[in-house]
Amino acid sequence: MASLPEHLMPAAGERAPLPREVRLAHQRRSILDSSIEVFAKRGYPATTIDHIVAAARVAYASFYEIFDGKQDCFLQCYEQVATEFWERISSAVPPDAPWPEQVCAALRAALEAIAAEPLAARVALVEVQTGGPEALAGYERTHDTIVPLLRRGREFSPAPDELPETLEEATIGGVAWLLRQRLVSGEAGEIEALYPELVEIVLGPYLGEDEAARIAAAG
Amino acid sequence: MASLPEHLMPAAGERAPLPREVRLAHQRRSILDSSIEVFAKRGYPATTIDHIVAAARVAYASFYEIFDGKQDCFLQCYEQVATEFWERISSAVPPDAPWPEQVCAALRAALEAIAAEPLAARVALVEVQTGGPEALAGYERTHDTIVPLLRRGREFSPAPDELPETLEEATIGGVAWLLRQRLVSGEAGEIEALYPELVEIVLGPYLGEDEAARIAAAG
Amino acid sequence: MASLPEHLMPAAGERAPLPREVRLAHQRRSILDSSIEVFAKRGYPATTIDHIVAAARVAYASFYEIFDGKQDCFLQCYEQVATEFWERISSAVPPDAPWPEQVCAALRAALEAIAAEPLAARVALVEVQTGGPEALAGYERTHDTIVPLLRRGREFSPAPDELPETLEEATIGGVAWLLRQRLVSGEAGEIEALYPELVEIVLGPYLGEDEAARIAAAG
Amino acid sequence: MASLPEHLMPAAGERAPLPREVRLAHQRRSILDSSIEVFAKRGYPATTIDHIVAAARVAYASFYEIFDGKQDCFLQCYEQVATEFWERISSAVPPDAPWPEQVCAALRAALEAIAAEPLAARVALVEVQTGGPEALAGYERTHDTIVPLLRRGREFSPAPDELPETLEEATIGGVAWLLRQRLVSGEAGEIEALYPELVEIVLGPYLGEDEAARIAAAG
DNA sequence: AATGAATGAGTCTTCATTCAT
DNA sequence: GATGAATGAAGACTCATTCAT
Repeated sequence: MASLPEHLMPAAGERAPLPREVRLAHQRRSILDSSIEVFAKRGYPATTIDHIVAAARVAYASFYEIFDGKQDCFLQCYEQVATEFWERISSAVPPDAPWPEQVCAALRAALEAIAAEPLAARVALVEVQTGGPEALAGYERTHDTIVPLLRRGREFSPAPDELPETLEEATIGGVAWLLRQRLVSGEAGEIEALYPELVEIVLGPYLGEDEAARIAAAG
Repeated sequence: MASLPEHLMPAAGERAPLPREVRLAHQRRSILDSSIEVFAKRGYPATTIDHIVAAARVAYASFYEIFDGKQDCFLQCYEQVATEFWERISSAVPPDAPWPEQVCAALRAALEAIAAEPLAARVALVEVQTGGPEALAGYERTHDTIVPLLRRGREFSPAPDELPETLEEATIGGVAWLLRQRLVSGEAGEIEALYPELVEIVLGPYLGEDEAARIAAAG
Repeated sequence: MASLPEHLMPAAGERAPLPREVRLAHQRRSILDSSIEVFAKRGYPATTIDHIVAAARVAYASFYEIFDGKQDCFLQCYEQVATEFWERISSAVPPDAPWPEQVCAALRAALEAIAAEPLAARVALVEVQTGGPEALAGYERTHDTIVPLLRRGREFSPAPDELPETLEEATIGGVAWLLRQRLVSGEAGEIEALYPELVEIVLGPYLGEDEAARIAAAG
Repeated sequence: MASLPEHLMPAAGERAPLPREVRLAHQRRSILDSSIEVFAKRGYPATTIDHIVAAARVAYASFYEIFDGKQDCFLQCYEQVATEFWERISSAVPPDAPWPEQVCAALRAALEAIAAEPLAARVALVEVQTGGPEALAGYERTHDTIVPLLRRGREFSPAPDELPETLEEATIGGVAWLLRQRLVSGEAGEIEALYPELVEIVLGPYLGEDEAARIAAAG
């Protein structure tokens, strides 16, 4: 058996990670990718382990070696999608830009991500509602992570104290609802058209409707 | 089949309603009332027909005579709760009052209704998410019914055209999310405290945050 | 429909027990009877619920309505067999006869019962060993019940204090082993021939081998 | 296949054993030792091949190269333990001593062996009951091996013909039961205290209770 | 017309065994 | 020769629905 050309061989000390770990991680990703699709297409309740292992082309035992069961698999799907989207959006936000610009960038990136991966988005926004209390808890954690980021907008408000305490929660809930609707009704393709709407909805309470509308139009 | 002796027959004008129809309607209500409680406490997926017929103290056949199955029963539960809440709220809204007052009255009535019947509210706001696509469709229809009522607020806005097209959808989604959270986390008792928040959130975009805050504080 | 002749009708106050209870009790017995046969023929580990419900001609749900699972069913089989044998043997023992005669009667009755129902005996003596720790605990309880009865023989011993403390345990274990052997090797038919042997083995330590042999021969 | 250079070849008479055989024999012992522990701790039914290969740190293929499956492995465990105990006991028995002394020595050695290796003892006395018919057959063969040794005690009986034919079987069954009980209830540590009891139980029928008690007390 | 017992298909999960690397 | 991943058959258990009484 021919060995690799020397410059492609792993450098000494860069020893290969334990193959078992690698395989499991690889397989895990592979099953998650299939599962996301299956969950998105069939819905969480209608999905069976059969569907998952068939789609992932793995044996039952392999599935249960990695996941505790359907629920666990779904939770990991959610975490995977949430993390992926989060990173995608984070890296699109210019860290030193003023807050309104950051919001715009984040919204645009989010819409692009959803349009690019509507199935994953469906898991994160639609099916997560049916994935049981734990999935819902994960979903809430995601909301909670966004609240303080949005709250920074209060600095721009002429009267921050007049803003309702739960404004950010409500805003996130409202935006999520709009996105969900579009995903459920299969209008994922047109979802990017929501961009100016969302900018106005998110910025409006802080900057005033006028300013928000101007920024939305500019974007 | 022998008819009843004449002196036992219902007097004319007092005519017996079609017994079958009456019985079914009566039983339907009874089962719905029990089911709402069961669905609220166990969650839609964990509820079985056994649970329902046991709680309603009816026979399986009676259940299937009235409902097509679990899903159908849940849909009718949702419709029942939605209608009841809707009527309760409608009757609390003074028809000739100015729109902002109507909104306040509606919100107050809604919060009261939720506090009074947290189980029913849970069906309408939480479990409906897990009741399958048809339940969700019903939920969306409810949203769609509220949209035009809210939209009337645009008359009060200094620049109605600057408001985003989907503002009302987002507002309803946001408010619904807030309510859901409180119901899920078992804070149903404190839900009426949300009143000023909700007034601000709903009226803010139309009347401006100042005016909204003033009205909220007044209520 | 003709009613029963009056003298056969249940007296008032002697109201029929709840039919549900009756049905379950009846079904339970029916399933137990089938299960005993299945367990005896296939052995506990090789028996599946399928085998049981097929043999009992009941549905899965009926089985699980009555039993918690295979283990529970087996335990109840054991209890049933043990009780039945116990009653059979008890009723064969003359309560006022001297102890050695009682032992003889009990042994004879036990052998007759085993010969009459070798399958049940197999459950009680053979399969119980493989039915898990709880089954074994039940088996031990049966042993413990017999110990004090046997211990009464010490009154007849010339030197009761010289007898080893665990003599009775050992005797019961030894007799059980002999019976098990015959059952396992399919010599259940010839099992009654063990009678004089067992009498000698049980009575020997208390009455002396001579006397024991004489009584055994007399029986 | 090239042979080794002459100076590396094993000297004549010192011939290298077939390497394959050696490896297999070695591995076999290693797996057996691990398995005995696993079977003892988990019980036969709850033990899986996974447990065995994990404990033995061998590959599945290696396991199946040596054993036909779980049952076969268990049988060989039993044989191994039985042989080991047998040899241990045999070597403790003075070949020229009178029979009662030999019995005492054997009993003492057996109890010591059990106390020293309670896990192995558990396989031989407890788990063997749940290892299927073949395991039980092996267990019976062990009993049958002991019977004639015990039978020699009849020479010491004043009336050998009065002793029941199956006395030895019953005695062995009784002693085995006592030992099993102590092992199952985790009293393996106190098992050596059974010594005088067992001496009396075994010798009593042949030498009379008096003499047996005296010998037991002397030991 | 009401009851609730019976059905049996479908799901999750486990494990002994094989086989590709 | 060794490894351990993949297979897939089989079992326990649940539950929506039907049907006999």
